[in-house]
Amino acid sequence: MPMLDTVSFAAECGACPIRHRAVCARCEEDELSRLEDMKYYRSYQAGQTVIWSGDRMDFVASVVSGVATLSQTMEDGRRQMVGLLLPSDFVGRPGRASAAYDVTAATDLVMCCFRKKPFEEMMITTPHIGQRLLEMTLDELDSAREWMLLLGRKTAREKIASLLAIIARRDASLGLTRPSGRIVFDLPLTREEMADYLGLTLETVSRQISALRKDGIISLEGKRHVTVPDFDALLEEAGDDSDGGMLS
Amino acid sequence: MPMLDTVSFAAECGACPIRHRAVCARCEEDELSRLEDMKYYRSYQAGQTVIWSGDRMDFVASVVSGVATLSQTMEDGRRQMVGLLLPSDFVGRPGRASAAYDVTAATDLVMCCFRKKPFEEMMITTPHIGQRLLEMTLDELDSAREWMLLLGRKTAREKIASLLAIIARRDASLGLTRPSGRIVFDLPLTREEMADYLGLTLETVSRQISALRKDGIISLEGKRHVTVPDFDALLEEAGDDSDGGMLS
DNA sequence: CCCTCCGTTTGATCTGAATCAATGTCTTTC
DNA sequence: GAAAGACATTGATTCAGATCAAACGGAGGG
Repeated sequence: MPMLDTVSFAAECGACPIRHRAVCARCEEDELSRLEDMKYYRSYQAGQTVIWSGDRMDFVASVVSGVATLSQTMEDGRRQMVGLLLPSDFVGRPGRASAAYDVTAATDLVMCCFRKKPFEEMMITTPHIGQRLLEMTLDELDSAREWMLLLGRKTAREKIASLLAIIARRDASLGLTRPSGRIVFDLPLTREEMADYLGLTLETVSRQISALRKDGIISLEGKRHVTVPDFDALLEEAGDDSDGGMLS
Repeated sequence: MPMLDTVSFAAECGACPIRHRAVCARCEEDELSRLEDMKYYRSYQAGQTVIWSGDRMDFVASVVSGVATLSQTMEDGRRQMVGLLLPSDFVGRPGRASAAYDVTAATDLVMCCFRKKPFEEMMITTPHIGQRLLEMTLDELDSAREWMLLLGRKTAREKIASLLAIIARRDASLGLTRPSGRIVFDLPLTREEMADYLGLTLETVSRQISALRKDGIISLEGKRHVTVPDFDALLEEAGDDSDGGMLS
């Protein structure tokens, strides 16, 4: 399979902002315009639920702007986030009728949606859509596995540092440039959401953030605005042995 | 995308045993025989390393028999398994030059391999291979996310019960029949490997297995042979709210 | 048969994060 | 600009699982 680095899945979604501008040289024009006809947008406010696990889901979608979360909940209320969806990320599984996870807007959110049935038909006639989707799914699987290491083996402090590093990297839209030095960004998650992502309690999240602040690894302005004076020092705290998934 | 339920990926691998016997009605004969020419087998003994993370990996493969594990290790030695590969599971990522994880044979293992280059070329000319691979990858992503819930939020006892349930289901080759009542199987993992999978220490694994035995949820013959008198009772201990991924 | 090795079990103690409980600080609303 | 409510911090205490330590049991070898 060829690398399609310059063609984001969202390329199919011609008019969307952000990463949706790339043009796929390979796809036939009429297919592209069919996709263009199929798409529609939905907006959600911060905190709103996009879909509940188990609900019928007759669309697939791509995040245009904002941050959404995927989470699972046990009967007794214990919750675990299993995905953080940032612009250009894909939601929904072709071939599945109902949602497997709760999808929630962490910030104000815009998604570009496609009805599932015609999208699935199009996947058959236009193979490179499926190829791109496979690549994105493999990337997500790698992220999930990196997250398994975090959940199973990292300390609370390492977990927080790792999450900050991930958000910093993606929020800053740094692309393939390896970040270093001073980085500034906003947290799109509350302490509780961070806790649900990291397998911690919100109190522990708060304490560890305070500890990182006290140690000069980060500084905070308000609750959400974070400055990292030395990104490599943060990575050190995260216990990552590699660059954390910048390479493919 | 159509459901290809009856066509396992390994269908492309005509002569392999076990689940490799299914025939894909859709693929052109000549493509199938090209795949047949490409394939070769490799065997490993229990405990042998198939490939180290970072090593050059010029093949993709499918497990024919036995159990393999995928794991990640931090510099200080903390290890986390991120995948359990059972017969028909796929290893390797098209488009990636080096292995991202350590792959180890947990039991004696046979894999059916394809050189990556021709395999990737074939993926382009024979789209349904890619479609099948996408479906398998999405299944793995779901398993990984279920595992994230386990690692982040379950207690040690629930973790053990969940792992036993997963092994029981797959080891017993129960297909889509929902198991219940008495189930007997062998553990393919040592206590330490179980610990690395569950984000626990081997001592905790041992203690919790003893506790489940004392409570009559399981009984053991030797260290490896497990009897579950009531599978539903085991699921109860696992804290699963659903059937744990039997549905698609 | 005894010895050694490796995986396992069990016991004693410690500790990192959870839990329980105030208190603090924004933001919104009237 | 006071009141309410949501979110966050900090402190005191508890507890599940880690760590440290010892003993057990079966398989293979001499």
